[in-house]
Amino acid sequence: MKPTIVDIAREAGVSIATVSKAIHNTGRMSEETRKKILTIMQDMNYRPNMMASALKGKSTYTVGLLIPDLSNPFSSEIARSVEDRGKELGYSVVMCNTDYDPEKEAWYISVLNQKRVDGIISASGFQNEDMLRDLVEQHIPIALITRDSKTVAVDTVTVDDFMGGYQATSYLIGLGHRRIGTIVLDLDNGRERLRGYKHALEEAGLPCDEKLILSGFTKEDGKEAAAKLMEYSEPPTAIVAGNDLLAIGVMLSAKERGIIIPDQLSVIGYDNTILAEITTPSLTTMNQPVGEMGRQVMDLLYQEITGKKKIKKRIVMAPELVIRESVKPPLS
Amino acid sequence: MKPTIVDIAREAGVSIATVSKAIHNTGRMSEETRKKILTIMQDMNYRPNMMASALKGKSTYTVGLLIPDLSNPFSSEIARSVEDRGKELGYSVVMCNTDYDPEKEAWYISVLNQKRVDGIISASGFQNEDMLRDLVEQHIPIALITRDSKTVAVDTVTVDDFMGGYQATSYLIGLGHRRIGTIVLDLDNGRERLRGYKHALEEAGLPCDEKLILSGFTKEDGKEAAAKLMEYSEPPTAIVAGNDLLAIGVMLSAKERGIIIPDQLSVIGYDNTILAEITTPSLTTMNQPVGEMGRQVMDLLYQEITGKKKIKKRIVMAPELVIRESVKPPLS
DNA sequence: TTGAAAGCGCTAACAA
DNA sequence: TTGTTAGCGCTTTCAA
Repeated sequence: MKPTIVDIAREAGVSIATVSKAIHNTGRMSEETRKKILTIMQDMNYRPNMMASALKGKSTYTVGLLIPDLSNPFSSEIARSVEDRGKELGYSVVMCNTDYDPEKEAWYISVLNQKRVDGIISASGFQNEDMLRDLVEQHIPIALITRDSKTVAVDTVTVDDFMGGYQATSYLIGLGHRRIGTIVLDLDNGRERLRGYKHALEEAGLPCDEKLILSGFTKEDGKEAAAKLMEYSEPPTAIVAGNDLLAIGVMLSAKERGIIIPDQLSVIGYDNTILAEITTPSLTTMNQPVGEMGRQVMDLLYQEITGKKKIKKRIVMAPELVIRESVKPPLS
Repeated sequence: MKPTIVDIAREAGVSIATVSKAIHNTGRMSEETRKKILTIMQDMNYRPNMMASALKGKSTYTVGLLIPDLSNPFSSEIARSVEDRGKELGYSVVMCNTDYDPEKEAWYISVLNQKRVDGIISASGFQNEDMLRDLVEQHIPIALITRDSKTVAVDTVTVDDFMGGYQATSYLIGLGHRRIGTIVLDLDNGRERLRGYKHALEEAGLPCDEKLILSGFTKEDGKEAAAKLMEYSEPPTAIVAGNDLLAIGVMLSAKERGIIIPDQLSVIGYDNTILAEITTPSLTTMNQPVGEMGRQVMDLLYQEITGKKKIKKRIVMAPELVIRESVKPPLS
């Protein structure tokens, strides 16, 4: 059996209270006693049982991370950065793939609750805002990344999606594109980016053709959408995709039709995942500073957990256009 | 404060023992009492504190997953599949990015230990086999995926790396390639695949030129290695890479030199990650059945945890060649 | 400087 | 059918 504090105390010939103090380096005791206890702990390979200390009101030093789908590169980069910062702060992170399914969300929340995690980070938002509200009302520390809530005050780290959509679109406009299609994500983020897209068109005095606005999520969606767009009598000369996978779908579809990217069609992705650098041509895309975001969201949660901060904070980061090879001015 | 079992008991006018029985649906009591208790639990939004029950010797229903780097697509697919099966069996999974760093490994093991997880799955092996041995000796349920141990008996789920290296290489030989380079992973897996590679050459009566054997891990490594290989007076006509990222590095390097893949150079990757389908040309690669492997390893661990199985098991799966566009017969 | 003891929320053996 | 009670391993207050 694993040694307990009692075993250590017995072995050291002291009381468990003294051992506890030695573990946490608190209280005062003779150097001698402390050393002796520490040595014995070492020898017996003693690890304090966190369950027990958590029971006494201490933290569990564990947080939950709700994420749409870990096998998606953007998600997994977020997970990685959150975990990295968590580790630095001494927290373990439990991963939870929600697939945007409200039932899974509810299940995970309930489990995390039973495990008395110190806090929760969600990268998948809450399909059901009531759940978020409950959590906040129960004073469970929570922070969102890449997502926001319209109705609940909560810590968030997001990227300015409006600006992202705007920048991507006006970059194309600046290059001379006049007919620009877009494939939007069916999420709040997507809607904001769409607003940015529309704003850029408007600002340039360009009409907004609703037929050029499609939606989707996966590579296949991208293929389908591109196919549709390219069959129009007046096809777009450029497409702004809601994520890199969609953009790749567009590229694949173009290839099938013998349309050359970027000469005959320009494409911009979103997220700057690892995928963007390995396509041919490589993908111009909007970067979200994932590493920094993960770090920040964990920090926010940490402050919330340790009670260092009472006011909810929203951190908004700027997206950044990463220029590669998939965009060119249109054929005049 | 969160309600405890005492609150429920008081509210229901029964003892905590009765509540406990109601929670676990054990023992016998009148339907009436049970219903009443359940309703009250519902109303007060009561969630049993897992810390407390774990302290009483119950499981924590949590396992740790040691993984090299979650931002690597192959890793994250493993993580996803393990988590999926874990969820089905009622387990949460704590993620731990080791980066193959023995210190991180040790740190995570210690933390997981303190948190009294029910078991550990490692996809990153153990740089330090002693640590594995300790774990096994302490009867901590553990299972490895994609890794194996020469000296410790432990549950494992692996893919036959020898066969993978052999298949990839003999596929190329069958197509007429005579000079085949390889970039091996600097891991046990890599060494096994290298053996397979050599065996295929030998079987075909081809010489094995040590100069054609390089090693690496990242896209950049792949680029460098390819550059080196292609500068030989007698460059290889095909390259077997240790993973998809290396293969992509090779493709990039070839592109820079104006070498056309697959016409002038064939490339085979390994892992069949999402990357393989989006390169141009798409990548022929060895598939590892990640989804099935994750499921199996979680099942093995589960059996170990629940004591349903005493004997250690190794499950070896067959890799599978996925033919895409990056391979062609050599120019005569 | 050290220790005794209460109690965190729960389970399970035993008693009523 | 229901309740009493002794811990699980630990922290912390108070006393010695």
